[in-house]
Amino acid sequence: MTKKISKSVPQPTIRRLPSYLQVLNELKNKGGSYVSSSFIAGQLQLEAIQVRKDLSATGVTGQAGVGFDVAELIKHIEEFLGWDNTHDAFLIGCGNLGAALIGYEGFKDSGLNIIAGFDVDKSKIGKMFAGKLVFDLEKLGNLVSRMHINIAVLAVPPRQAQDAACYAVSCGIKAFWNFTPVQLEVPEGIIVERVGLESSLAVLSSRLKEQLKAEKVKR
Amino acid sequence: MTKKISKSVPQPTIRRLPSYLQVLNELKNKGGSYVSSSFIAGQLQLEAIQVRKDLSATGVTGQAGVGFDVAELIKHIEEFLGWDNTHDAFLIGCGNLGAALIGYEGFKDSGLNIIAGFDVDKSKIGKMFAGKLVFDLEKLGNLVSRMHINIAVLAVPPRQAQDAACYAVSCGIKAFWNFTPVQLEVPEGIIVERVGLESSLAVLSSRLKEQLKAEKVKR
DNA sequence: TAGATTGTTAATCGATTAACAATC
DNA sequence: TAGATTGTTAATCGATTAACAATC
Repeated sequence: MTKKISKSVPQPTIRRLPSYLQVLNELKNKGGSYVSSSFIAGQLQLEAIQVRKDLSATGVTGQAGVGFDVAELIKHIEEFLGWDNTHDAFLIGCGNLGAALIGYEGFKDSGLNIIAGFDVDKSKIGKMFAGKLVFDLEKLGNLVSRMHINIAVLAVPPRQAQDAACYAVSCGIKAFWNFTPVQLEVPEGIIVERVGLESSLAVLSSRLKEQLKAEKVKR
Repeated sequence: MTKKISKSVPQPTIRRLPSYLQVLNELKNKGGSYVSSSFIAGQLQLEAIQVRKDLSATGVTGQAGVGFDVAELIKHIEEFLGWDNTHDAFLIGCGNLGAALIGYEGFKDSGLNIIAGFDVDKSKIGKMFAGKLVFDLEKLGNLVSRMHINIAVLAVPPRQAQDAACYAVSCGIKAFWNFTPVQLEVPEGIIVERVGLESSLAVLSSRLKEQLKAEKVKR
């Protein structure tokens, strides 16, 4: 019988962890050494109890009456997320969005390091984007196995997304960070995390619509 | 006594609506005229009952035994989200990410049209990005009032995010689509929707970590 | 009519919030 | 000790899922 080590941590909790890290790092830079859950909560407009629940879900403990050790907490959360050791990744698709992603330094803090780009467009192959070389997509398999890369950042045009994903899987890619709007179909065991820009935009739009309606009523 | 017109639609529902639109549009292009909730669900790996609940939350009704009229459903959802009439927006910050956003055609389907960029970098001002002109940030107030723009897409470096937001509010901006990692502080009534790339990456990381651990155990 | 599918009402599940004893 | 803060257990809230009558 396998012991289930822990009820898996709720996704909402996982999604909040990076924002905690952000607050903690800022605090650390300012020289703070202890934080309370209520401080973190205040910074992020959350409730202290939620912060405590989230933190405890990852398995850290604080000190009653004192709070959490900032440095230790950062280390713990990063470990929990797997952000403590950097994952190298390949970028597939070096168009507008791809260029932005490959040049974005911020991912380093999240343990993601895009080390090269791939494209089918001959005019891009061999060029450098933000100091990173663009290879012919045909070389993907070769480089995946040689460099032991698991993660692909997918930023191709929607039409090509599914084909590119299939091909990448055949090359040995294990996880996709999918920036296309396409729902990828992948074999069991392959991880896909889609960045839903439209979801976010939908929330914005509907809130704005409500707001504008409310203002109209007032007048 | 004010009649509360409707319990506000749950955010998870709003976030799923764009994916329904995607399926519907694809279907429409193929000439389909009716869909069932179970078809949509199948395409997106959801449950039919959830699709029905979501749709009914927006106020559409289908036909028992038949399904939903595709064209009508598209129109309805777009209306619900406010995607039926395009919102013009300004981009603030024309770096890597900004350049990608200003050039991304896909937002048009979501009712967002970025019509110009703004930056403080003199070397960018006056240049065109994807056919759109970059203005000096100082001109923002002038152009916001002249063109009646409500929305700013914020893609400046983190350090400058809060200042830029304050300035934009003073210029008349009502809603921010915030691509920076910063928690913006804004006056009451100003809308901020943050795109949490790190949240998404956190989910990917933790899933990958689990997966790799599971594989290790098996071997 | 028979089969398919909606939409409502109720049941379940999971996440958030509250209360409070334990502890530094 | 007094004040602050954690972490657990229980209560509440909201979203998802199930069941099924209504209807095309």
